[in-house]
Amino acid sequence: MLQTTNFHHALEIANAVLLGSEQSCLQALFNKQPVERLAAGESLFFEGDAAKHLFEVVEGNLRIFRIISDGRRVITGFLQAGDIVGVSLKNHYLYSAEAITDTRVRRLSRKAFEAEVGNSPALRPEVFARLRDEMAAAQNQMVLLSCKNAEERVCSFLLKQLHRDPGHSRSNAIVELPMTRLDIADYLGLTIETVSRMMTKLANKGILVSAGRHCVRIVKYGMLVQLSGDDDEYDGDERGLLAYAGRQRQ
Amino acid sequence: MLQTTNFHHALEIANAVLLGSEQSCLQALFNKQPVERLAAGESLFFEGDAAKHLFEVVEGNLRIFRIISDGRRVITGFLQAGDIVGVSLKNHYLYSAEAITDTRVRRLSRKAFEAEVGNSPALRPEVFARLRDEMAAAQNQMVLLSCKNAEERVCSFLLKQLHRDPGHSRSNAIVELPMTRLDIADYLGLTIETVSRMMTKLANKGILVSAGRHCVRIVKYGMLVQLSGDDDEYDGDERGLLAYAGRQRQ
DNA sequence: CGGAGTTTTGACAATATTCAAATATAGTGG
DNA sequence: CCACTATATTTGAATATTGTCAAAACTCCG
Repeated sequence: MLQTTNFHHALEIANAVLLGSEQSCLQALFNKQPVERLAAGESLFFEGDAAKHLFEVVEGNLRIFRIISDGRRVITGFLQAGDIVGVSLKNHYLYSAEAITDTRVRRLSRKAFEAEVGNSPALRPEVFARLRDEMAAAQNQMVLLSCKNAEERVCSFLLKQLHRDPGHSRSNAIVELPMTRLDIADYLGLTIETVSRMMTKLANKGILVSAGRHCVRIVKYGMLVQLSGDDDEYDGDERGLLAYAGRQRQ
Repeated sequence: MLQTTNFHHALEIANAVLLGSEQSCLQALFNKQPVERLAAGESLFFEGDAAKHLFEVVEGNLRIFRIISDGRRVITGFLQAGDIVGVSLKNHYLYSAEAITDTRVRRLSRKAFEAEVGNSPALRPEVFARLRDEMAAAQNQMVLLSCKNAEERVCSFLLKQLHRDPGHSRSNAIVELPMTRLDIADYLGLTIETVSRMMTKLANKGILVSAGRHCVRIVKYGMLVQLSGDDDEYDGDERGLLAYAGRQRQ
């Protein structure tokens, strides 16, 4: 049996984003805020705008990205329900956020947020923990971009997406991919053609079965883990010497 | 004319590290701590160790890195005098730190640090600001690793090193490189051969003059900026709405 | 001066990109 | 419901960039 619980913890952390599947204190701050809607393709905010608000994603998916001088786009993360975005920002947003699917969010002013955190010391550890998780996620992405080849990147991505789904299990390994191949490519530092070829390759190896553009079924989970190059990845806190013991390869 | 001042600010922020050239409140916490010495090559702490301390670098240089499953090393940042490391960490260090040159550091227990920050609200904004800067630096590194080619990476690196030197100026553009070519390669996601070739190429173009293994003189600063691909980079706070009008990627 | 370790250079191979075309999918209006 | 269009994805062939392996040149220290 795989130590999926710990492994999972490391992977599920969204990049440049604060996650929380279970209702957290932080999320409670958003509860009374009205829900706003964004149609697919609409922007929540732009890189460089004054960062006046934080947002909680209630439903839907967003991409977080930067555009560099020559027009290339770098996606630094994806958001989904439960994620909070904006805690780590400077006075201006470091990136743009755009809805991938129809999305609902709640908005909290930065000022209100900072006041609440200032008042309630209980909130502070949570804020710090989320910042730390964000930082850990950024480090993982740097490792991916520094050393992994195309196949490893795509496998890592699929695992990350799988583990983000709270209802996932090894037997029911359906991965939803609301984003386009171009989004995936821009996230992994590859071209869409390379992403597509790797998906085909994984399908040919019998590791996954495609179920339409935005859905994939993982058939050989263990193989996927092996190919991701994160074999002996650990979660950064829970690990003692555990974790290696139970890890099997297929 | 390029907006080098702002550009500078974005670049000088060390990755995964807290910087501060002028004496800060945070740094004051370390003032009464005794100085410890590390010889070149010695480790300050290891990835996975219980993160019991924060450190201020008094003098010298360190590399911050992770080793991944197949033995490859990823350097996520370099430290120099004035940097503080440990604020953003979880309970266990996310990476190892190793002295590049002979180094002196001051140590502060995590517990003491957290107590001080808890007591003194004035310290908190500084801690947050440093975390935000760290995050911004991580984002910049992701952009570099996602989209930049070998030449752009090396140029970006040289500029970053140049701007880290408090005494730098455009006319006196001497860049110290205390780290080895392998360190640079592992930081930029390249091989030492590629780094070396790019340095040679830049020297042939008359952009820089090599002055021994660990020192380079920048002759054509503007060219270097152009080649870095960070042309219209901005500092993350000062910029207005420039740049995005016609951006749309297909 | 010698020698270990580092860096540079060269030749070749591997991997991912580019460009082009074919195919699949989703959305729209009849 | 179907055909049609626009868009997204896949596939193929050629190219480019970077990596690998091997050897030469250079530096730094003792």
